[in-house]
Amino acid sequence: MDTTQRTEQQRSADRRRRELLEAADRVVLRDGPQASMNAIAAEAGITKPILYRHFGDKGGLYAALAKRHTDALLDSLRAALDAPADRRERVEATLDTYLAAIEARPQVYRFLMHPAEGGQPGDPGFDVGKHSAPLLRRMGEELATVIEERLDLGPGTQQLARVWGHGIVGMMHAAGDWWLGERPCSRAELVHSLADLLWGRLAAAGDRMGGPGF
Amino acid sequence: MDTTQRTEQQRSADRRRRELLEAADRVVLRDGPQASMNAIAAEAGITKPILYRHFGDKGGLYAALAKRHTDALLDSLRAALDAPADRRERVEATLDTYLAAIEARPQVYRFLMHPAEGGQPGDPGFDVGKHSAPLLRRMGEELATVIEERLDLGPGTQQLARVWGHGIVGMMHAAGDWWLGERPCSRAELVHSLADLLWGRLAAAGDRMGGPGF
DNA sequence: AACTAGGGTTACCGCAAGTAACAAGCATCA
DNA sequence: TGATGCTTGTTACTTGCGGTAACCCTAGTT
Repeated sequence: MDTTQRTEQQRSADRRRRELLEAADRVVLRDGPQASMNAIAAEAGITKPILYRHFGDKGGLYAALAKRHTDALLDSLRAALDAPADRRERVEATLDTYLAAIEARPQVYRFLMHPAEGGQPGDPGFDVGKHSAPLLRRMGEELATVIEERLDLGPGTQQLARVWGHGIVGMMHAAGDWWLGERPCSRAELVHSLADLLWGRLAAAGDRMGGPGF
Repeated sequence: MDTTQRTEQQRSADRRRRELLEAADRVVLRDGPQASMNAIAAEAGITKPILYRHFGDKGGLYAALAKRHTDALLDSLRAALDAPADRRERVEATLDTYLAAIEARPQVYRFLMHPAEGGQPGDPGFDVGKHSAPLLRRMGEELATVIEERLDLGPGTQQLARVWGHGIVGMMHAAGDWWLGERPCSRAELVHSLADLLWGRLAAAGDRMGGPGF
């Protein structure tokens, strides 16, 4: 049981794991989230049990796959969030980064957002919360910490920052999802409209004639 | 082929359909979205093929089920949106109505939001967009029309209203989902925080010391 | 040569979706 | 009266996927 040897094996396993993930990636990109384990195994040039040895179950594989993409996306979002510019410009850059990402690889996006269930047929109880897309949660928390770090919101900053983090991410996500489906306007227009919303233009807008305003 | 007779049969079929939906509802409420067709049929006191005769496939049943709840929720949201009060109060009432609904029946909420896929293994192509939760889309469109009707946003109102509709709904949804999982604060606090966000407090907030503001 | 470790495969189980094919109850029509 | 059809229901099957058990084979160690 030599240490270097053990490390060597570890490395080999890790490399294999990465290869498998890349194969899985190709299949998911082609077939969507409902890609079967058989298909993924075939793409990787092997058979099912190996996948199960590496990832435990389908959820494990999908989680690993999701983590890769999520990490990548979060990195680029962080970059946009940290750019040297004023607040509005940064917000717009962040929105644009996100939208560009989902625009570039819709299949990946769909896979990340709709991992399709997470409860076993055997498990009777299942708790609401863990689900939804983990990506959304992570982005929300990430944004929350950024807001909390950089904004002065008086007492209750922490709570407020978290609510806003998740809220803004949700806004971005839903608008992006809709936009991706209908393409009613350019990306830049969408970004601008959303930033306007965050900048309070909703509250500032005037009523239309007839009846009390919204 | 008498008309009245045909109507009679139609009515009978509709009643049966409603009964089946109610049974399905109970099962989904108990077992979550991964409830099996067998279980639903058993709950209704019948067997699978009848369900398939009425709803085509599982997707059909789920769509019918989702429509019921979605309609109900949309009705209460419309009521909140139409209440006689000023804009901020209405927004808060609407947020609160939504949150109260998901708080009261988390299982239903989860079912509506994560219908679990929509693509057949046979269909090779599948387009991003149709998916996501139809509920989100419907709420977004609904809110968009309300905004467009009541707010004067100058040229481009229509586009802006739709973006905002979907964006606000997404904000509400993501924040609600997170809140439901962690319960970090009271419903009222959440509502207030979200309304503050929409009222531009993000843009108005001061920077914290050190580095440029968010 | 004998033994063990990993990477690999075949062949299977269980279970859920979906589909014939068949069996009443009950009206209508010759 | 009986034959005809339509709706309602059933049993029994097929297919396909997630997941697993049992076995195989090659390489390196002693």
